[in-house]
Amino acid sequence: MKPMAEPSSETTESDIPAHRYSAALAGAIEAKWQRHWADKGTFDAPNPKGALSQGFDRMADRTRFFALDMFPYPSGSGLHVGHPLGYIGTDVYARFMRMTGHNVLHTMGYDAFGLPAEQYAIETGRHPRATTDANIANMARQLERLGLGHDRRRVLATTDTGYYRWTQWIFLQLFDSYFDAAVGRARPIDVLIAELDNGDREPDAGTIEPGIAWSDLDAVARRRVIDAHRLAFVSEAPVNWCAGLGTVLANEEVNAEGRSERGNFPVERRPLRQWMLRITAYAERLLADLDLLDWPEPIKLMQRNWIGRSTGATVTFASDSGAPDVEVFTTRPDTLFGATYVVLAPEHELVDAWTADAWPEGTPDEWTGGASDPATAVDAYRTLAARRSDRDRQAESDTKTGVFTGSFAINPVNGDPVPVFIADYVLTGYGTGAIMAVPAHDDRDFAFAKAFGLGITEVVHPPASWFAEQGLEDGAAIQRWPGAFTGDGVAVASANDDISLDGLAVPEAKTTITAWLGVEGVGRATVTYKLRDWLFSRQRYWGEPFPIVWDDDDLPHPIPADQLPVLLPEVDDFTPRVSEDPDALPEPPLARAEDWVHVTLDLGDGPRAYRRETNTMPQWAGSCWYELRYLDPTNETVFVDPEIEAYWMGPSGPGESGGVDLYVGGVEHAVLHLLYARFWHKVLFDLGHVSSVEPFHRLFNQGYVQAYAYTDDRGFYVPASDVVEQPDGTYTFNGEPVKREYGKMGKSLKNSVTPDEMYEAYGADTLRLYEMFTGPFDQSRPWNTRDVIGVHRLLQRIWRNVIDESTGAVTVTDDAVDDETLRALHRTIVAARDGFTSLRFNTVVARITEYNNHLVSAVDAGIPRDAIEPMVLLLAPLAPHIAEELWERLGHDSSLAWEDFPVADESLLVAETIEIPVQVNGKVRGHITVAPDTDPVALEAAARADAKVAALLDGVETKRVIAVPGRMVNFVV
RNA sequence: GCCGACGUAGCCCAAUUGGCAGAGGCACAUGGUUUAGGUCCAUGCAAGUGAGGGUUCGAGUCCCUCCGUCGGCACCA
Repeated sequence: MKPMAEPSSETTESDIPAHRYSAALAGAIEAKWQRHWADKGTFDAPNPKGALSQGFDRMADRTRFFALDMFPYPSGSGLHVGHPLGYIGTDVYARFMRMTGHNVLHTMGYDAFGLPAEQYAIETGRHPRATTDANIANMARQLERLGLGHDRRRVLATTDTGYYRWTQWIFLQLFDSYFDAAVGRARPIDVLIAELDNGDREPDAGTIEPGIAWSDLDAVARRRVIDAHRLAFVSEAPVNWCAGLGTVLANEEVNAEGRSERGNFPVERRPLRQWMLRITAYAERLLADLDLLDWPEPIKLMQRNWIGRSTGATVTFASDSGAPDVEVFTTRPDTLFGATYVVLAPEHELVDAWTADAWPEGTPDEWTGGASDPATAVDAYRTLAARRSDRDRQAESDTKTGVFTGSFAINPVNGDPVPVFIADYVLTGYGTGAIMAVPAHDDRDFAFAKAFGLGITEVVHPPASWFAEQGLEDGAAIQRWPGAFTGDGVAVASANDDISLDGLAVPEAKTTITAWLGVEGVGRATVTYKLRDWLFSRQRYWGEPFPIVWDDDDLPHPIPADQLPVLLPEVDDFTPRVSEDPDALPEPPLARAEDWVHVTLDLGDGPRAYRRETNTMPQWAGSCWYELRYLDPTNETVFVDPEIEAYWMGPSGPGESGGVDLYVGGVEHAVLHLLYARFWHKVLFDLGHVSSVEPFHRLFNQGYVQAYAYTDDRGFYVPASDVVEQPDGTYTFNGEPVKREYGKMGKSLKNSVTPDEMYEAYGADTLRLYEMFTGPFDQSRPWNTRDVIGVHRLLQRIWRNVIDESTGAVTVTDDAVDDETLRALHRTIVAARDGFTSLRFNTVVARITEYNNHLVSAVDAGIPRDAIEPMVLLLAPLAPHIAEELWERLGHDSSLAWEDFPVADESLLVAETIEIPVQVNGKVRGHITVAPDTDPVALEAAARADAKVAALLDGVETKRVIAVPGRMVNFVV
């Protein structure tokens, strides 16, 4: 390839040297090399086999490296300069890894299903696919202009039929398997059926009516039992139903006021039949395997909190009037003697059974909700609770509400009858949906007991310090406690004829009472999780259709794998059905595609009529496995060839998780995406489809680019680019003072800066370098357009060290490199390797700048080739276009992307002499110049020989001398 | 309320992981180049590390308390 044509210098700016590294020149260089990389497939990563395997034999001595970015949603507004920060960092690292002997896989995709495209379609009538494809094209253009070293053969979008075919296939894997608790992993559903038929096992509790045997069931009933075991199953679940939008919303689409983010319509809780994925079965493994991962601790902590494992006991409370036993979950079984009432969630299945016919004698008025009988009170309360969203409940969490059922339960440790309430501070989805209330030792129970005048019994005695903090004298009576005591103390008043906890500390009391409950058959140790099953249905158009049809018995059937994908049908109207009837069920847009919904299929027992499932999958589905498809994107037979998966993601050794070598993205996906993807991956692992236990071995959270925004005196945002800073530190817009705030970059804040503006003004290499330079990769930093010029100047100076600005001639010499420069170079190589390896790219830029400044000041005419070529290689991962151009002009005929990264010569890193400080009592009092390896004895002698130090030490006793070779000497006097 | 991260020149950030607080950039100042301008060149300028206490010969770094900024969770029994 020849050097590119130089830009014309016949402009009015005739005095600017024709070959200066300007935005125009940068743009021409960048276009040239982007074309070169694309034409040559420079960043194609060879697979060990299959369609993308050409060139793999040359990778024999290389280690695989899989770098992954959290792929973007292709939004209509395009990118601002904050978006690519992570992509640039990953690219820099990937390029560095390629230059250090790795076979690097790095590509990009688009998470392209989702609500915005659908909403836009509703507003404009344009098909979501049209807008999505246009948005992807625009975003691809913006990203390509950055010079990211992606393997373009692997680029995909979740909306590609060739992709969502496999998303549907994975759903069917979930549908066709169950979690075998005995072995702790998923197995094919056929195994379960065989075991049930053979009588080798019983159906799981809750999947079959108590007292009914498998062998008693007919075929349809058996199918229902089987279906209840599947990892993908249908369940009646309360959802955020938004009548105004005609759809169910995800929690994050509901604002704090319980209204929809889009449209501001009211949202209410409503039970709906929904597809669920049994992620809760994996709670323990999702928790335990975090230990295998190289992830930031805060992210692991957030996942642990989200999974929310807690240990405690299930305790059985019998009724005093014949209602079925109710089980409660508690983490404090040690306080059982202090349980003075029981609360069921309003949705608890036993509420009706526990609701008495009439109020018992002496029921306080405030327990009845003003109703004449318990059934009326309970019904009214349940209706009220059902309408309240979770957010409503939380917002009023300090005011406890509830009603008495009219029934009493028997406390199993002391036989006391305790009143049974329903209250929405008890949640149906956690534990057993029922609690024993110990107001003395639980804040929520305390508040409820105070509101309803219930008994409060002290069973853990607080330490004196607690009483002091409450402003009470030691041992004050419980009636005067301002709140519950939830800390560690000694059990009191906790004995019956059989067992006594009195005098035991909390942990011992827990184990003692739990053991006793087990012996008595009224309780057992239990582990519960906050994690809920994953609600997987959306009443939307722009998502993956479920590969499921329903038969006349209302049983779901999978579409055979060879008939996938189930394509989205064309519909005329994406508008949700808005119903006046508050109890109307939602109608998904797909339900209106009548021809599509009603099909005749042969699923193995001859052609039959079926109805298609009309919900679609949530946006999370496509991002649960895209890293796997990158590996083998063209495979039509399997979602990823096992050998290819093992090559790129397989564990590196025993006890290793395997998975992506570096996954870069924002903390906002700390929980949901990362948890869902881990779950899918583990299912695929259990079923033998992948060799890695975890999808993402190393996770790195890049910081955000933030920006200042300014508001005028009316509170309106003004364009940030036109705000002027005044000498006194205040800011003005059109001469009027404005207020500065700091936060995200975005259109509505009028502080967006686009990559396109930066390409225009400086070029892509400058933008890349600036984003990498402004701070450590994992730290957020403000955008300051004003500062960009600094790194642009750096590139200009580097350019000028190789190229004559006026003639364009290469000016390097073949002279030997002087010793000082050589040492500086090798120190820079060490620093660059270290900075790249640790993802502290800002320090690499600083050290390259330092070295280049040295070259500028140390050399008058022509810099030795051997001083400049290694620096071009150091720069290459950060600013690849200018580096390639300089590399070529320096006489190399192939891309430096595959060159070896420079290695420092150790012998040049050791200085002949160093200057170290001499301290007296920790204060620097002088300096001595010594050889780096001078031993402590010689160091002390040299220090004492220093005139200033000697003067300070004269006549005083030195108590101690600390001499650290290569560091410092300290005299303690 | 609970959990977590972060506070170093006017601004963005370094600091061999407990060893001389300053590498790099912006801004600023002076000079040069230029008819002029600055996306040009050169030289120069700056804080004692949010506050207080502790450990240590020695603390930006480790520990405690407080303050501030940002993020996550929030009736999970």
